[in-house]
Amino acid sequence: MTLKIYNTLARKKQEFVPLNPPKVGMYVCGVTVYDECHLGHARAVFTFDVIYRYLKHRGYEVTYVRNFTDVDDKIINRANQEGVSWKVIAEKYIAAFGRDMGDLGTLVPTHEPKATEHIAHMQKIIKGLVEKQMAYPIEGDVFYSVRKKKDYGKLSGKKIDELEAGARIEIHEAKKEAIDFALWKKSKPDEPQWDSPWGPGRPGWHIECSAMSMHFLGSTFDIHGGGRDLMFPHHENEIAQSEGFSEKPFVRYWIHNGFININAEKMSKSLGNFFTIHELLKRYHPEALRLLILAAHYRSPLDYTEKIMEATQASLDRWYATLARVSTQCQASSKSKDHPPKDLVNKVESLVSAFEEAMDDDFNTAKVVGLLFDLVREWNKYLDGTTEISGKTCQTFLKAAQTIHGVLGLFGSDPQVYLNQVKALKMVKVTLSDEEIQEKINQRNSARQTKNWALADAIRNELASLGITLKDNPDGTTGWNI
RNA sequence: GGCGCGGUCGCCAAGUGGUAAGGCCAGGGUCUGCAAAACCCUUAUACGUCGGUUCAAUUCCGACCCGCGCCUCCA
Repeated sequence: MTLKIYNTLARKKQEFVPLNPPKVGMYVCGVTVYDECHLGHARAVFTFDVIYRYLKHRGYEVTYVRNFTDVDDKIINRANQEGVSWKVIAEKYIAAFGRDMGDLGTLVPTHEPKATEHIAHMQKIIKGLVEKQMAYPIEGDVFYSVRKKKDYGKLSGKKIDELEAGARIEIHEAKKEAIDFALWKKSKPDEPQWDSPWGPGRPGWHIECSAMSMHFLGSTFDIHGGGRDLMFPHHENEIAQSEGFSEKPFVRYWIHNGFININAEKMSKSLGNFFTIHELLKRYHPEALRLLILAAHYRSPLDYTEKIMEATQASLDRWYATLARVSTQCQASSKSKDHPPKDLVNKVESLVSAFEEAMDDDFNTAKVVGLLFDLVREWNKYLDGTTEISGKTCQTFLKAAQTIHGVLGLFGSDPQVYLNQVKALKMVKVTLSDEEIQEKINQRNSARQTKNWALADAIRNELASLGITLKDNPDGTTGWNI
């Protein structure tokens, strides 16, 4: 069994062969910390979180680096708007990012460097490029000379001449060529700045990732990831800088995740059509958000609508309802002689290998989701006809769910905890307290005992209008949910 | 204009050269005082259009239509 990864550089799936197995180096472009993170960021984060976990599951020793861009025009603009230092903005949103990641339950990368911690290294690379005449300083700025990199465009499939022909690139009077990009930018007096051989300034956008990735992972490393939109110019320029400097291949496998669309339009900060992670988590369970993203292939575009999100939440609720059933009945019956259907046993026993097979095919998490829900139906059918189940089969199943949970971060939470958390999220909208609801239920049950159905139904309707649904249990008790 | 991606049941979404996973919704049923919830079953012509290759195409090739992305900050 071999892991295949779609490599943007090759435009096809390729067998994954790390440079120095079992070690794997992976760098993922993080966020620019000038605002709250939105669902689009969550997709990237979840995608690479799962890739990281799966590589570890496969036995690789992964060094995972995800940076913070903490010096940038947008941060400076935001700081000016709010009348505070750029550092305040950066720190504020680094904290917000950490909070969101904690809520989302993603693993913490091996390293989370900040761009501003690597200025010296960036300068070293720029200096090297200038010495090789692959870059040139002009009036305090330093530009990369794109034409000096013979294979420029190999990642995005762009050709230099066509780029020049495109009228959308703003001509900077100091640049020799329109396509050249800034490695170092002269700073205005009130902007963040560091001393440099070219005068006080700050780094260009792309150089930081070259510096940080090579610092932690070496001149050549295995995986570099990010959103599709970063492919050009960001990643293309990273390649140019890094390879121009080191004269070695920069990255072996490039992985790019697809976008989240809102009404078939890209979700982005510039369009203003975004949902922040923080807001979304007030309404949906973090695991439902994760399922939304992992139920589609990471390279496909993914449409977000309220309807789809509700459907996702509903399906996850169903999974946990079944998982609760299985684990409860499993504990009650380890001595059971009852035999589950062969079909179910086979599917349970081959679950982990089916999971690995799907994941080996370019991290096909969507297929895994299908696998699991297929099992939900099988289990329920079986459980409907028996109270005592085979301890062996359910234990194998529960164990497999844990294994999968370890990689996807899905399907292996404590069902009761999950169900309670979802209930708590919905409770926010309910105005009655638990005690008040219970009092209503007691009143209704009194009415039911005297077969006063009209009154009983009236109370039930009253609660229903508040979003509370009742469930009369066979043993005479009444439960409620929202 | 250049480069690239995609069009699969009402909605979402895998997948394959030989008659298409899964989820949501809907309909039917079990249960119930009636419900709700839960569960089960079902959707025997869902694979953009038109050609081509093939014994066989949704799956390969070509053209076309439609949608989207990148080419400028962006996950």
